[in-house]
Amino acid sequence: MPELPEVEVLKRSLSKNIKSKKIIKIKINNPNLRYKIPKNLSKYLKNKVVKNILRISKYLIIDFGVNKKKLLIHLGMSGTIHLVKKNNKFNTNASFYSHLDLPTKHNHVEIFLNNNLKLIYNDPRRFGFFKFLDEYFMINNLGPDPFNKEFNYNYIKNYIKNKKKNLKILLMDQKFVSGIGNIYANEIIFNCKINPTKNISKLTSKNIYDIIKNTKKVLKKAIYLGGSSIQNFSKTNGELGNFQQEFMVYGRNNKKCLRNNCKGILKKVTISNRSTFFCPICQIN
DNA sequence: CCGTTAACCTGAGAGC
DNA sequence: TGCTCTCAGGTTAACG
Repeated sequence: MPELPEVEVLKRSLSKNIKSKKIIKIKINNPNLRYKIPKNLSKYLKNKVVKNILRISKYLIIDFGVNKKKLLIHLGMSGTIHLVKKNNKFNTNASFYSHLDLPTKHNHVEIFLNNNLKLIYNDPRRFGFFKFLDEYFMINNLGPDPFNKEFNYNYIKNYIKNKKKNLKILLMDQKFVSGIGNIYANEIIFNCKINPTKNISKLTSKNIYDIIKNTKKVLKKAIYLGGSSIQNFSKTNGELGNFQQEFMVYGRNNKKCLRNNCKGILKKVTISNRSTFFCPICQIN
């Protein structure tokens, strides 16, 4: 579900609302997420003060200060975090994830804070997880953040050397660049006017510069618009993300290409089991 | 090392 | 109404 922009929006909301707050109680309703929630988590979190919220790739990191283990949260495909006022159920602007009508059935973790706020982790598919950062070594296998200056021409040129895969797979490869998922890969590639099936061994210098430029552009805009909310709840509140209204290709197969003066009809193909949308007319670079 | 596939889960929507 | 089928914002172990 959440890709870099959604996690970033969430990070900013949490920073605003729970930084410097103390955790007073933890309720784990179902520990069976992708990995079992550590047994000592509740005990560990109790009375800890949230010092900082960080994002690495699609992961949220809760920092409790010097020499304290950090908590790592991944939202998988369907994880959401929302904040509610404990008593009157008033929605805070935690992010577009906040929603009063979300079924409570999948509220797997509830964290009570001393400012009368409750943080709820809801995840129907349970692909998300909670772990201590120092016990999750896969975090070390991630490529640079797309906004990091390390993500540059020479890095890409070198990374794709002797590799044979297509551009869509490359952009979603978290070892190459971390944080891009299926929606934003599709949108970025459309912006580059490159066919998603293009083999990376054939990328031109211009292609590479376009990839860098459009990756930042698309992700920045998505963050600015509060991420993408592709799930339609029965009632919406003002806190949904808005980038889904800006989709140029994602979910738009058989529809008209939105690029100026392009008469193409968007196509959908499957790449590595993920839906891939593109315009066969204008994505030809 | 590389690239591909299956598996982990629940729910929504389509088609019958 | 209900059944079956497919698909969904992700990751990773296992395989050839």
